[in-house]
Amino acid sequence: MRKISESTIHRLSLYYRTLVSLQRERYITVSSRELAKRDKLTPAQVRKDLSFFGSFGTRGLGYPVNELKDKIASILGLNRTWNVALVGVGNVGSALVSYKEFPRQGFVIKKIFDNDQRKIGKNHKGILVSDVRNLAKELKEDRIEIVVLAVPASAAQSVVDEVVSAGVHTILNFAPTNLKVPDNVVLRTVNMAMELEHLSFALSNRGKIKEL
Amino acid sequence: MRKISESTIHRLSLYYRTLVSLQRERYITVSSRELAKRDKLTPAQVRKDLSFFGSFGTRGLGYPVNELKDKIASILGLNRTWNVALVGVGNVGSALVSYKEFPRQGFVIKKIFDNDQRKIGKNHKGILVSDVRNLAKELKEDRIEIVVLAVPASAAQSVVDEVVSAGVHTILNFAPTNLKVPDNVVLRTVNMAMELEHLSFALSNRGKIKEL
DNA sequence: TAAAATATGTGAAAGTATTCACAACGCTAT
DNA sequence: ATAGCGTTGTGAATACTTTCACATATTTTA
Ligand SMILES: NC(=O)c1ccc[n+]([C@@H]2O[C@H](COP(=O)([O-])OP(=O)(O)OC[C@H]3O[C@@H](n4cnc5c(N)ncnc54)[C@H](O)[C@@H]3O)[C@@H](O)[C@H]2O)c1
Ligand SMILES: NC(=O)c1ccc[n+]([C@@H]2O[C@H](COP(=O)([O-])OP(=O)(O)OC[C@H]3O[C@@H](n4cnc5c(N)ncnc54)[C@H](O)[C@@H]3O)[C@@H](O)[C@H]2O)c1
Repeated sequence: MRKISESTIHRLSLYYRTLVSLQRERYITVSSRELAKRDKLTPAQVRKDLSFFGSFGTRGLGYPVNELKDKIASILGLNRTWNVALVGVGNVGSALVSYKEFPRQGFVIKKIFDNDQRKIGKNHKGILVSDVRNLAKELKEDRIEIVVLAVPASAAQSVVDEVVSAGVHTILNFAPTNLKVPDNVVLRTVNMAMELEHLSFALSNRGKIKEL
Repeated sequence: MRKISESTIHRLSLYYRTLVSLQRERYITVSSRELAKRDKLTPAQVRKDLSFFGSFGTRGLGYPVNELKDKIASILGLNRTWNVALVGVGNVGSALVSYKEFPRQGFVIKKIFDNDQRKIGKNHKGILVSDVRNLAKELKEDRIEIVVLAVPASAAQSVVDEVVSAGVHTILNFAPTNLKVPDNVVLRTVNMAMELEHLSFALSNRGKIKEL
């Protein structure tokens, strides 16, 4: 397979959601034109993205909604479940644990960890909070594949090191800090302050720039 | 000013954070080489990004840390405060309201709204929860500039319409849904499921692709 | 004061991503 | 059957982004 760009992966996620909607609306087939319209893209972009993975459409007709949805699910790895662990059961962590869409998409939170004695051992939305000191051991035992990090920035690097040493190399991080990981580890950081900064940039530069 | 790309804005946010660290570490000046190293970029990229906004460095020496930080703050609109309102005080909304980094960066949550009678009128982390039926009126009264949306996907479009009609055209959305807004509205959507999908794509395609 | 070292700022080159444009194909109607 | 329409799949063209490479400026060393 040739290299797929970040943007293409991002758009596949968009297509996936749109196809779920189309399915609910009882569409049987959909054209690149309609897909593009719903996701504010161009039809050529949609076709090009899909063409990287094969040819799923029928000329004159479009793409079969169910099939294409399944195909994209399989490309994105959504045709199975993933064992997820969460570290840090604070404001963000609690929200994530109770979010029902994740398991529905195949991301099942199997274990949650904290270092606060008051939280450890307590039930949190049906999951027992484990002591973070047992992190590496339990990540291995439960065959965890993805770790979500919702600890304070100051604790993030040491937790990441532990996670990596336990052999988990796929991490979603909510702490607003630059983490060092080996090359074979896939780390994504969600930084909400940076999202707001995009907005304040846009507000500050209204009119000064051509377009955002 | 010429058009600035999304990626450049994103990197300015990175530089800003790195400069804050450098300031704490008592750096007086910093080279594009050091900035690049800390943010995993190339020195040329750093210099090019900054060059869009002026020339802030000294040849042979580098960039003055304090000055460059202030300059980037001003470019990103972080040299002032912004009036923010939050709609939807559930799991995500509560986390955001209690997050102390936002006000520290100038994003001050002035009003919070919900449609749940049990929440309206109650104090939530020092802010009274308003009835969403008064949304437009109160957004105007409080000169709200940015709205953060943390309502269920099903309610998001109608809230957005109301927000836009109240004249607020800068929105950060956490609902996983495609929202329609007029061209002059800047809308960013944070979709955590899509972040996880990037990870599952990476996991599913290990070895098949050259690089992620 | 001059030479050496360092590091910026920026056109030009290289590399990516997006859009164009059209041949190829399959459906529909007659 | 066949004409006509609609839509894909894809090379080629265009647009955008990143990296290169070097002239230029400043500091440091001697
Ligand atoms: N609250 C928000 O809205 C928000 C927004 C953006 C980013 N963030 C970031 O997300 C992260 C979590 O934020 P939060 O508001 O949930 O913080 P929080 O303080 O509510 O929760 C952090 C949790 O991590 C636990 N913890 C601390 N050190 C730990 C360790 N070494 N191992 C395991 N657990 C540990 C704490 O006991 C606590 O339960 C932070 O990095 C924060 O900067 C939060
Ligand atoms: N919880 C998570 O971890 C998580 C993760 C990703 C995305 N999201 C998304 O973020 C959004 C909020 O999630 P949540 O978990 O906080 O949900 P939630 O149900 O806990 O909170 C939603 C809040 O919005 C209020 N609300 C509903 N309709 C409203 C309306 N018309 N006007 C004003 N308020 C209204 C509800 O009363 C409730 O307080 C959802 O769209 C969800 O899909 C949540």
